Amino acid sequence: MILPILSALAEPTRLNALRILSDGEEHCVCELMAVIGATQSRMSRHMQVLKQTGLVIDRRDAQWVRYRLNPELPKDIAAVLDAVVRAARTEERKAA
Amino acid sequence: MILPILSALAEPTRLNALRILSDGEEHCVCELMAVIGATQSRMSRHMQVLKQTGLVIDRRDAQWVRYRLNPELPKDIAAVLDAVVRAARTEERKAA
DNA sequence: CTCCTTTATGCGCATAAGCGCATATCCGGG
DNA sequence: CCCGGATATGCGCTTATGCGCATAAAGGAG
Repeated sequence: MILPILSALAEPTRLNALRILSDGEEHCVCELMAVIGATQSRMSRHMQVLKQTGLVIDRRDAQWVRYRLNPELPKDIAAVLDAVVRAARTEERKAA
Repeated sequence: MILPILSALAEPTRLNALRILSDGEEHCVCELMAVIGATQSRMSRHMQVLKQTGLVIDRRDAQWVRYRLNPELPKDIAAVLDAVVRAARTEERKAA
């Protein structure tokens, strides 16, 4: 199932979200959309995609939904995610 | 430029081609299309995409065009490619 | 029960992506 | 010069993808 995961990664909003989530903490949709600068429906839908691929998991907390990286990712997939996030960060540094 | 690379990887024919090319050897289009089971135009176009992202380079050799992995990939990108190919291989083993 | 905040989703639209078919191009051989 | 194998590309079609807008659903506060 590597292909759906690559598709999930190959979209700027989603990659951005994963970059943020890769701090290991939980983040609600409202925070992600604020930081990324996305509309609400757009952010929500992208998080659904990430959830369906198994890359992230969510948790209801009052009126918020907290997302975080799936801690039980298969090793191969985790390695891909890690390499991708690293590359995204490197790229960001060069831009700055 | 990680996003175009992820897009390039997120397509079965291209991922398959990269899996084959990851042996480090040169492979012509005719070989790739035969092994993968793709039509000629399809294979050719996908190789163009891979070439344009910089993942592979090509070389004219008589009437053939030999493709191989770009040996000068940035480290971050090479790490991503490596992780992805590994994951693809692992998946293939499970299927068998 | 009502209101407000947060999140999800139905809908229609615009664009991108992949495909096959036919054709052009490149190259070596005769 | 002509032919045949290998590769690239123009074209039109079909489907997938991302978006905004409006609305629904969920949950706390008063």
